[in-house]
Amino acid sequence: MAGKSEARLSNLSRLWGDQTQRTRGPAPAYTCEQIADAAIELADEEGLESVSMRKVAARLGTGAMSLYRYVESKDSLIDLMGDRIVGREGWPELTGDWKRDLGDFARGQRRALLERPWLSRVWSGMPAIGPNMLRGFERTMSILDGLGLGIDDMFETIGLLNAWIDGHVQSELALRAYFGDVDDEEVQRAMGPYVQAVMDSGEYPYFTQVITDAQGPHDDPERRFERSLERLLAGIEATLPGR
Amino acid sequence: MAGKSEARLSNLSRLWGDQTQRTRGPAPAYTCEQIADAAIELADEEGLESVSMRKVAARLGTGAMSLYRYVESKDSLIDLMGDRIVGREGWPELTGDWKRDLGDFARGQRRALLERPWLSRVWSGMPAIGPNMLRGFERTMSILDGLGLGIDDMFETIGLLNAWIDGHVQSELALRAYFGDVDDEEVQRAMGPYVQAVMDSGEYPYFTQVITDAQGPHDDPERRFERSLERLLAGIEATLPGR
DNA sequence: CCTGAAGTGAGTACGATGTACGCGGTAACC
DNA sequence: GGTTACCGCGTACATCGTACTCACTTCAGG
Repeated sequence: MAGKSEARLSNLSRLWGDQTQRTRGPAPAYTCEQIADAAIELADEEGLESVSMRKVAARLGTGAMSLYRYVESKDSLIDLMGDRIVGREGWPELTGDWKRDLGDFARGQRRALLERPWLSRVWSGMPAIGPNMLRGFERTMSILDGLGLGIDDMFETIGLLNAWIDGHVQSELALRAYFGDVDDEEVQRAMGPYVQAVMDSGEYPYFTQVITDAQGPHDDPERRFERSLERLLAGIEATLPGR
Repeated sequence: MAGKSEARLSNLSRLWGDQTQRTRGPAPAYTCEQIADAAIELADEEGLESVSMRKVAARLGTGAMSLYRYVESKDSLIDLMGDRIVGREGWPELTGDWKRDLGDFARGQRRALLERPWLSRVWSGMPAIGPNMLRGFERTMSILDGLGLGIDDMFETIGLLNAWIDGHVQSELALRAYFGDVDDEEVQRAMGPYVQAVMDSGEYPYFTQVITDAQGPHDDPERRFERSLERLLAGIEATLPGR
């Protein structure tokens, strides 16, 4: 674990640009952003597990080892992907209404995570915080500023929000996989019997109820998300210092 | 991605025991639990990333391919590890006081996650729900039963709680790594300059504040956790149907 | 303009990985 | 006792991350 942490920290120098201006030698043929984008494309098309240095390099028309001029390691590239995505999409103007702004933030995060099922695994447990993520962090913190919360209360609150979003999207994707009307009916067909057996055993009444409920003509995921979000925001509001 | 899902579902047959009683041939030399335990030991000692089929097998005194009589794939083994840990530790008797029981559950989860930093990566995004996890799910749902919540409200609530616990522990571990007085001072020494540079740039006031605050003589993590937990439980209580 | 240093892209090679395949041995059934 | 199903495990292969190396390109200093 010490080794992994050590590997992780060396990524920082690349993430933060390492602004020693070049003097000699040929100009770099690529940029970190291009490489990250290629990796992102690959992950979008074939999944995160098939993002390899060779394939990313091939997509750029070069060899695997060339990437190491830009990226410390594969883990570093993964971190770069995570930070790149944060940087690519613009943030809407803040309105000043914290509940609305926080809600918009949550909606944006959910959308991003739903768009790329591999993203949450990249974002989660990312000790190497990139510049884009930090900017996003600052922005989110600013939403909570002026509500009378202490700095660590603010930190914990957005931690809570982020954790919830991630967990919610995760379960959203899982439910999709189980009984999704999405284009994954092969999964459903193969998984169904097991779920059915578990339900038939009668030992798991709550699980059974959840599944049968989810199967029914339920309100759409958007509405579920909005409902939970509202509850969460209400909880935050209720525990505000001003009572 | 379809490939990964397909791989995931085949794990279920192993997770659920596949109770076709054996008839012919030699008795199996190992059990799934033994294998999972060996893998868990390995992960505890050397980290999750160095859990390989060969090393796990070596720990059992056998060859890598022998494991495949018990486990569908490496991913399946990882799932097995996750479910095994849930099954290994006993749950305390429920008191009937939902806030207390839910709090105890949260404390237990936190302890388990802190004990094994690799665990949250295993638990997160685990669509293949094992029997032990399902039993735990049922138990947690039963805590919330009788409060007037609908089944999906209950589901969402424990989803929220789980997501928060995971996120909280994650940030707890991250803060430890940055400025922990734990035995990771090499990480601190190498990471410090970057954090310092970010802080000195003056562009990230909130981040700076969080770090300087965390560095100070703060109250211990236990207390932080308890405080947030209390807040979360209060939020749940506040949105109960009975008002 | 020349020379050397700095920095580039990329090829080769190595160890480690997950696992498909197949073999020989073992235990229960007919 | 023969058949059959199942066991443990060795071999082999594709693929992975990346250490090392080298030729080539550019620019600073003479």
